[in-house]
Amino acid sequence: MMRDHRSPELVRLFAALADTTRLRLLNLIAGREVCVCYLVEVLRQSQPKISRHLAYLRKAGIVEARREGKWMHYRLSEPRNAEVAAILSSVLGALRSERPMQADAAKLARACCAPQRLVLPAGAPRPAALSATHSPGTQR
Amino acid sequence: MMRDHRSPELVRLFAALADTTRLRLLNLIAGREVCVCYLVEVLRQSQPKISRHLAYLRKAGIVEARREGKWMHYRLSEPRNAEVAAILSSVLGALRSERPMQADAAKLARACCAPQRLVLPAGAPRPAALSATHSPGTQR
DNA sequence: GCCATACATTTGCATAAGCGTATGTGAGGA
DNA sequence: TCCTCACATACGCTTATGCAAATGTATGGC
Repeated sequence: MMRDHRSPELVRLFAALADTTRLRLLNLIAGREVCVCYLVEVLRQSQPKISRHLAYLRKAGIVEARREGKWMHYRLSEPRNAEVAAILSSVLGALRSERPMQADAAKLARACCAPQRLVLPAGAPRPAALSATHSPGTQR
Repeated sequence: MMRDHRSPELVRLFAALADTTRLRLLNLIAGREVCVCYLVEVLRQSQPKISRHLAYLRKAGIVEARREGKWMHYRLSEPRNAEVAAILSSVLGALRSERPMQADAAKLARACCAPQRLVLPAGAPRPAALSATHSPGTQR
């Protein structure tokens, strides 16, 4: 993969999207800024696994991270051009239309309202809605 | 990849898109019905390589094939739902915006108008525009 | 029936991706 | 300064992917 020099950006993008864990992460991050500990808890996957997939998405330029003390917050990054923005918009729309993805989002919402019901670190910063960069409604 | 049971369709779709050769093939096939021999000649890749990538796209449900005598014609298949259609539409739009993809399309157009300038089998059926399923103009 | 043509598929190998486990790093508290 | 916490990365392994080369299959001409 990626031995050719044509379309390296799109190939990287689609390779980053070709994984269930990363799609679930994207669905959870879309429109919000989420702390890693929430992602680990909602997806019920090991922390290194989540961290590696987040690093993959970061290297593909799809998400960005921000450190705040001990916690790392992830959010969608600004697409480099209109074409990529259109693709990501339609992808996020497709994710939102899937039942399992809706279940993930609902679980994150519940964790947001009642964090004591999840196994989360004490004082973990809650996900916060983000200004409407990729918010729902752009596509579909 | 694809060990989980969530979003298997989208994961398959993006895996199929995460390859330069397949993106180039999609760009050439979009809106037309193209004979394999043209694809081999325009991309200047070995015939088995092209065939394998076409099979990959076919198994992912992105393209369909039709036999006509000795020749196989490939075209985009009807997307299974609106979400996938939106994704493919934005992807084809992104491909059209890339210089190398435009060069490929131009080469196919030239082959179409003057097939004798390419190394093509005698009597190879020319690419034919297709009814406007994925024709230009849906996205962008 | 026999051969040539146009594609498809199989085989063998090198490379890359994903996973769990273990370890490293940066920030805050005592 | 040392420890803990939240997260990142390195390591070893298994599996998947892409390639070239060889072989198989369906169609048409003679």
